[in-house]
Amino acid sequence: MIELDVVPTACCADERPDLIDAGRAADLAEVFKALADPTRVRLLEHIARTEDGTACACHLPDALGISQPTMSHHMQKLVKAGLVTREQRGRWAHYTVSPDAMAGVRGLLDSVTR
Amino acid sequence: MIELDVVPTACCADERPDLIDAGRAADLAEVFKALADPTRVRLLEHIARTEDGTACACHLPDALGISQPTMSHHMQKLVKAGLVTREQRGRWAHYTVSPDAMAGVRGLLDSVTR
DNA sequence: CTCATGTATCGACATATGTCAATACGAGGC
DNA sequence: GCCTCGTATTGACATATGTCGATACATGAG
Repeated sequence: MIELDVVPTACCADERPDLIDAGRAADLAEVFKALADPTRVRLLEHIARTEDGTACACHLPDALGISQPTMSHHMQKLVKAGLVTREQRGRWAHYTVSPDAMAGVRGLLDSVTR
Repeated sequence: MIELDVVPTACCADERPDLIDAGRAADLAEVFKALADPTRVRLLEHIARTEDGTACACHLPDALGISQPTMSHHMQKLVKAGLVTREQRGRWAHYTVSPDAMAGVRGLLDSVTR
């Protein structure tokens, strides 16, 4: 294959795919933002690894070495991003992974690693 | 399948997968943090969509409606996270997607959507 | 050499985020 | 009813982040 020399007086901008929709990018960014913290990454993967994708939170502050209000703050972030759903069972809160939430992430991943 | 009733005086904590390694979570969080902004999501996908996964940046500030220093700031973040690499060609900077950088993201994605 | 172009850096500003102590609230046992 | 347990919320604090104007720097043309 012949590789053309770069024309020194112009950038290689012949190929310019359109930028993706700002709204869709904002949605994706919300999901990424929800996982832009090591504690929340560990929380999501912990829940995902259970047999049925559901876990309660009561033991997690100690396991993670964080305070209970911080724990609550992080879980709220994951719920708000749609990554998990919350169910109150008696006095305990149970969280379940929402598999669909990362569909957009998979789309981006496929683009990047095609 | 018989579904056992939840014991009202205890949480469903019989199954407790180990939390993933804090170091690995921190690495993943860095990648997610790099994409926790709509502008950077658009930038990465734009570059990924080119024929050879390479694009220059000169036209992007206008296309994105942001200033040139902001553009430079965002590209630096993507480079620092290892998502793209930068090559100077004359006066132009060209960016190339690093497909391997999102391997950890794919691992998490597979966990969440199994 | 000067000048133009493209990009990086600095500094300032406003906003966002992670943390925890204190406290409020709801469920459940007695 | 009171008390305990588990969780949510508030407020304060420190740090992180996105923005742009001004400026510095490198490349390239003349």
